[in-house]
Amino acid sequence: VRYPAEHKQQTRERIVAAAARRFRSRGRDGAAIADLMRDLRLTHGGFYRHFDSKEDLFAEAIGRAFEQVADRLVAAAEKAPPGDELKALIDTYLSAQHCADVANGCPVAALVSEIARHQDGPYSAFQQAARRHIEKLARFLPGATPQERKRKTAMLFSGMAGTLGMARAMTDPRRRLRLLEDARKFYLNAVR
Amino acid sequence: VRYPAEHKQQTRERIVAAAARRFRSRGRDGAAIADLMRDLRLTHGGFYRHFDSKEDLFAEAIGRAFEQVADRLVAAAEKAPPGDELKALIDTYLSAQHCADVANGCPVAALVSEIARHQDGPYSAFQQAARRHIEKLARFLPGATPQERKRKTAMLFSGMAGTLGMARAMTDPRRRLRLLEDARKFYLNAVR
DNA sequence: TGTACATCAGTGAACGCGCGTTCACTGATGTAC
DNA sequence: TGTACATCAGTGAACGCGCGTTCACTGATGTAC
Repeated sequence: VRYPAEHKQQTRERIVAAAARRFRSRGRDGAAIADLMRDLRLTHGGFYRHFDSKEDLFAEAIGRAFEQVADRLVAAAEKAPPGDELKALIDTYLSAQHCADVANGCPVAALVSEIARHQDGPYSAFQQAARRHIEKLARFLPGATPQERKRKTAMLFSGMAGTLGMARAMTDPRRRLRLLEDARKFYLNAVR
Repeated sequence: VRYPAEHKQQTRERIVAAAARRFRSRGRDGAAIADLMRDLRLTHGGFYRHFDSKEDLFAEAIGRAFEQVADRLVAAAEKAPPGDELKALIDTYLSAQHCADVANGCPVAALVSEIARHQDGPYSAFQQAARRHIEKLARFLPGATPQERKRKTAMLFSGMAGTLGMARAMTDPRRRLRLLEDARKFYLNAVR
């Protein structure tokens, strides 16, 4: 079968997008290549026409996840009334929706422990993606210099990721929601 | 072979202690029962005389990990000069040593994502362990009521766990140390 | 006191399954001539 | 213009490995008589 010119690129995109979701919801080990490909109506054998290994896909999928989340956060901040951008950022990140939707949520909250563990690989990919992510969001934070804003952003988002992860681990929904609510106040207060 | 009366209990303890370390450093899936038992000079078959499943051991190991960490943190706070307990708590948690020693460190930082994922199991175990953990540490936090102190403790420790996890995912050691340093200031400031 | 038997922590082979990766193959289209 | 051939995304069987779990067995000690 011969496919149209742009076809391969499109398939690759679809794989990355599906992987970005699947890895977040099931974890690096929990997400199987064959299942992923089946979702896209493809077979697992073809996977290796696009990626050298699962490892490579994982790295790329994390990058994609960061971008998606950053876009959503920036959009939320930009449509907030002037002066409330930071609050919008925090409220969106720590919303019940974000907490419930792991598959489309922050890759840090969903995958940090696994990334930290395999860090001795080609994982400066993660560090770079995280850095770009922070650069996109830093403009909504207070601070005299860009440097200061970025460092504050790193504090805010790594902290919120921890609390979000913790909320997700709670069995009791009320505990979960209270944790999120407390966190929205705590971080807004702490950061400005 | 017939073993002395307390023998079984002791073996069980050894398994839990080893598992608590192994799960934290390699993750739930990365830690194999056979390897764990081999470390204790035992064979994998005997494991099931002590636990019904890997799942059960995982739950118990997390509890153990929480206890160890809480003990260490409480000890650090108690030997601090009066008035500096909270600072000691934060500095210990966000120390370079804690960051480097995943195997003996905070189970939240090491395992949250995996726990959140398997939460639909017997995992109120995690919630309970986390709660006890917070109760042990709450007395070092400011706040008018125990309730308020506990909620603040949950904010502090879930946030710090996120930042610690993030630091561990950094490839560049300087970035890692700066993140920890920033965090020590940030949380001390935010929480008192 | 001596003997037969029960107990049960630990052994190690075996089972079964999931999964990453490989590989020979397919077949529609583009290209060379 | 027509024909032979190359290309290469995708197919699906197969390989190899790791690992959780099971199971028949061991053998020193405690217990029943």
